[in-house]
Amino acid sequence: MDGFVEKIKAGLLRNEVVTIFANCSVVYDGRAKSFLDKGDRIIIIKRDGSLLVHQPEGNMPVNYMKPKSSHTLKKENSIHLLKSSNLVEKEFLDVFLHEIYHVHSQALSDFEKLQLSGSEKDMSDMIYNNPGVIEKGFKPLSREEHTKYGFIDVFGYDKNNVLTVVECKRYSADLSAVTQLRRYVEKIKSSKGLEKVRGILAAPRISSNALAMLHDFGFEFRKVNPPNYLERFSKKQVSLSKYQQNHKKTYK
Amino acid sequence: MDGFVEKIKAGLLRNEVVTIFANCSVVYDGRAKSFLDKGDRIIIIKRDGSLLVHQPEGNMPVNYMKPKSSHTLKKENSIHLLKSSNLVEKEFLDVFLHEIYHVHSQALSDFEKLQLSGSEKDMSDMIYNNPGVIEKGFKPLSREEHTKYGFIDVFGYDKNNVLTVVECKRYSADLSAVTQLRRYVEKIKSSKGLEKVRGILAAPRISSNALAMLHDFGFEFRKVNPPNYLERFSKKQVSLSKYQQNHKKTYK
DNA sequence: GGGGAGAGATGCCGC
DNA sequence: GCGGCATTTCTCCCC
Repeated sequence: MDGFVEKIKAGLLRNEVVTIFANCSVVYDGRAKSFLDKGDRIIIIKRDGSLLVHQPEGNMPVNYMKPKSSHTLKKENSIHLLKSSNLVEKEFLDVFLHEIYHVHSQALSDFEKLQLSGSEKDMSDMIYNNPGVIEKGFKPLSREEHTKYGFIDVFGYDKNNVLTVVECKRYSADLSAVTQLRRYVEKIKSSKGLEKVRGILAAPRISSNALAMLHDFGFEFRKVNPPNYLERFSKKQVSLSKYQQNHKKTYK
Repeated sequence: MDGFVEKIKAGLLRNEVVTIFANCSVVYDGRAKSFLDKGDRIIIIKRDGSLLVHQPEGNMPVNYMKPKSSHTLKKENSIHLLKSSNLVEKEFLDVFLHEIYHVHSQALSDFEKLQLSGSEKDMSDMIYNNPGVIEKGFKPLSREEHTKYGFIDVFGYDKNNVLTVVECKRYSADLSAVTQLRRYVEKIKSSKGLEKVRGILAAPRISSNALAMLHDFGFEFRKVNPPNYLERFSKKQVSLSKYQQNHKKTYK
């Protein structure tokens, strides 16, 4: 037990990444408060000060501290206590280490960033390049003008030169997507003093309630899929090197 | 290397929690696509099938697979490849293990659930019990009636018997909180055929734009803090056992 | 640092 | 399963 504790202390001192398998209980106090009773968990402390407590099941950490937290180990009433605090964020976490099963600490070297495709941004880019997916004769305005009016995904003129706001959702559009579109349309109407501005919601699908509300406001829905969505199912899987090649071409 | 691979395989077979320190690259294909070039990372595979890839810095996993994924190890072109797939979600992740530094696998036992206080639910509960924080003479309706009209946090009658909708936010209220409140007020108005329904946004603070829009719609803001918020700063820190006692009283 | 909006959001609860 | 919504949301970008 004490050997493990020394190993953790040494890892923290050397600013390595530390993983701990332990039976512990956890108290958190910050934006909210929480308590987690005794159980076996994995604790990860990263070199930027972030800390994660993971239960043996579940995607998300059960408790965590943000980067730039500091961590100290002390013994309190014969219990080893890992105290974590972030004074800037006013957040505190105490891990009571009732039993330590395993500790590994190591310096890790990683300079890579994730390259991702298929986001909503890619979707609005696709619409700019293929305005026909919205409707025939739709002419998007340039990106520079677009930014003047705020965070609107795509906007432009329809074939009758009516100003049109397009809001994209990469997944199913919901009520809040409709009210978001409504906000943009009202903003454009008042800022440009226009009577008629069209609102279009572009998404692969829309909930029935959202569709009803959309129609109430006189807006329209366009079924549009985000680009590269589940491409694996539409063509043969590429090898790693090919994937890298393709990807770097896309993300130069 | 091969010894580590056998250790991973054995851990997966025994349905333990497996942690791997390795130099790897990662390809993801599912709702979106991603690629992460070579670097040192920690990989965690949990017994429910969830998988996390953590870089040495940052709060969030750089790649992940949801619970109920399955994982296999194979050798492809002399590279050890951890293949992870979730056929139901149509998601796929490949981890190319270029070098393995450390593997630990262990059965973990944890039956506890996080007990949390200070959520928005606690905030609306607090308002139900202390309606005076909204205003003098505010009378919340019973929880049963409330559910009939959907997901409204709190609603009731003001001292003049005008129906009032209260939307709570545990942190700073933004534009979408205002449009959410607007949606509820309009819903109640039309479903009950009422001319006047009041809308109140209760939060510790509100952004300036949100406040402007709130006033445009004739709604009001009430500064309300979520209960127990940063209680550590208002009273002496309690011991672990005391914390448990207090907490179990609250969350029996 | 605040504000606004997306996220491979996730997770919870309801129907 | 979908729908609606909170989250110790987190993260990014822009002002």
